[in-house]
Amino acid sequence: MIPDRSLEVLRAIVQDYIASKEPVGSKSLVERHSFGVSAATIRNDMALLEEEDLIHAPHTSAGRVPTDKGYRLFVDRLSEVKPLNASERLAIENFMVGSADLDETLGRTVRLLSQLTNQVAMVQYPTLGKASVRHIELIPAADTRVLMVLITDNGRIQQHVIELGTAVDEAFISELRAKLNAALIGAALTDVAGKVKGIAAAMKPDLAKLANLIIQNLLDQVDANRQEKIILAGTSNLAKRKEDFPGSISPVLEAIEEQVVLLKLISEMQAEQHGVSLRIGRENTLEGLTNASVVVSGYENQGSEIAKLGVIGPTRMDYSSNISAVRAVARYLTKTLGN
Amino acid sequence: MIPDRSLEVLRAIVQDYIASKEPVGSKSLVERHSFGVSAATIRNDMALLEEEDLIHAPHTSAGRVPTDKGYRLFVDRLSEVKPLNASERLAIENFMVGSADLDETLGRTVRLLSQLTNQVAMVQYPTLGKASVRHIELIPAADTRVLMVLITDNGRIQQHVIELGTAVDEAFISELRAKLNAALIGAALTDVAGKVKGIAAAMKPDLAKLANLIIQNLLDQVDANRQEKIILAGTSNLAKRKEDFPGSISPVLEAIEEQVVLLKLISEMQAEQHGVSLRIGRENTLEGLTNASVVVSGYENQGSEIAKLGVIGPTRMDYSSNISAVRAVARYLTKTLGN
DNA sequence: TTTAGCACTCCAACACTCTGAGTGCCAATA
DNA sequence: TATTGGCACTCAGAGTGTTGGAGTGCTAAA
Repeated sequence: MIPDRSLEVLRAIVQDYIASKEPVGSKSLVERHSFGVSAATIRNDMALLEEEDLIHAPHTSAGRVPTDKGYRLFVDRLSEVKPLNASERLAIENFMVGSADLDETLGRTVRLLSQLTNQVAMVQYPTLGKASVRHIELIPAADTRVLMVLITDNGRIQQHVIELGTAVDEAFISELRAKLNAALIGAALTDVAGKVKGIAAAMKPDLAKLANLIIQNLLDQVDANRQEKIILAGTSNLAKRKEDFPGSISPVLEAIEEQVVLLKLISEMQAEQHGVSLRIGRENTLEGLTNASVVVSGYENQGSEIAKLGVIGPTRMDYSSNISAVRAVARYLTKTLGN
Repeated sequence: MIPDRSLEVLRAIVQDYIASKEPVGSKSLVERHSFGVSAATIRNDMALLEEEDLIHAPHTSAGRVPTDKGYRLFVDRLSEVKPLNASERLAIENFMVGSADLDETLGRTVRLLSQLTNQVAMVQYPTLGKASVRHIELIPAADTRVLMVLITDNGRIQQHVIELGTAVDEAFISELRAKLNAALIGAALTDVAGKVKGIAAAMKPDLAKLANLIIQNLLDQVDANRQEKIILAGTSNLAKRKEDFPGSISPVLEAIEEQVVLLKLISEMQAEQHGVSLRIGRENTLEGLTNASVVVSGYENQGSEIAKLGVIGPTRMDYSSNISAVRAVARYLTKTLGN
């Protein structure tokens, strides 16, 4: 395998490159780190690292730059997670106080994360996955419309307007609301479909039709846990780091504008070590993100993961800091949701 | 005043500059347009325009570029609104079909607008301004929480979770709901504060306290018509046009990320001719947008303007096309909301 | 008022050189 | 065998000249 000192050299290269944004050469390396060997020896190590495709020289007489593979080895084996400093902790504590509802909490979270990391931050709204029904409300809205509100025990509220096509009968709506709630409160979302089957059948034909319409809508709503939502913040950080993105930042901007694409990406990412999942450069199958890295962590409610959050930045990012920031914010959000 | 031919020259300069992105000189001007005079004459006209601060030479021996003032004169007096072509009309028609609720309609609208113009598009959610209450719903959500839903007759639905700090009494909630609805349905939002005054006072002291809490929340909700919402699309178009923004695009990205700032900006913009309002370059008091232009139009429901939509792009944009696109989309949205 | 002509300006592109940081290789060394 | 100093070599980038062309302002004549 690769000898220890060579790995140390890789670590030094990654750290120096992240700090200086310049390809790093053997001489400056021995100056800044105390390896106890000469530049020539370092050069031998670098030749080895290059053979392993862990570093790469932009041109013949230039210093070296880590490859995606090099970054990967770095985060997997060489980097320690940097603990947050006091001011960062304080920022987290302060940012969260006094946010009442889910929208606001997540809104604050995403801004916090982007401030902490100086990257693009994203927070996914809780999925309905393992949640259960807390309450269903039907509200006559206009002459022929009903507003349905679905509240789940993870705090998510979904609403949808249903067009009935006929005048709303308030008594009927009340009855249906009562029946739905009786059947569904406490039921897992995955069980909703089974539990509503009988409801419409037990009604008079003309009402059954309406009831079916509404129930179908409810099922759509439940089923729409795929059609999830992500909020972003700090997009302007991309432009500030545009020299870190070879080519242009617009493919990145395009990619993150497509919610569907983003959701697919983070749903594929499963927590690795430290509870954090990483995609580095070309590990992203996504076209636009081949020069970007994604750091993601799940956050929980009632003991199970309900959604994810993370940051997106250039492959040349400070992985240690970003990983710890993402992890800390995820934990903090979990804690906040617990109340 | 400025003679007619000079104005024609200005128009030609603006058009050529938008098309070519190069400073335009006297010679190429006479080649591409049939002024019937020589380049030397055009040069005299250009000298005049420069004196009036309508055009400007980046350096001594370069062509001319319109100033903000030049663009302003162009849009105010020289440009005709370009009618949409067939495919653009079709795009509008197709894009809108089958969108049921407000969220989806506005979501589609903003994407449509950004596609049509290749700029950053924005759509403001309807303000509560002239709207009136259609329905108020109170739903016990968790042990100590109540979800309040406020539905207004312009289709907007606002929801908020209220933490009561004590166990929810369902009967009390029902009573309060009934009272609120009795007092408020049909009332203009501006009158809500006045109409709820007596409600809490007529209750038993311990309940009055809770009622007050909820009512205060309702008032916040109503009052929060300042705390409005804007959705954006096509941010990546900025990066594609980054050479049009001297310096960097990040101040622009920052500016549009700040909802509050954007809302303030568009609320200041009052419709001028064609029902469209423009801010060109430094006319934007906003720091980050001095190299950008903003095109905004209001859209209506039930005969009165309820919110605005528009695009943001470089000062060197195709004003004719963008103005007509913004106008057309605003009209179409007005029409859609009418149903 | 318009025009042709002319001298002038200046950017952009290109070619060229130079320098310094960095490399690979090799023979000597511990 | 691993390490080292030395050396020749490479190359991007910064700096310098040179040139061409597009564009200008001015002037005198039509």
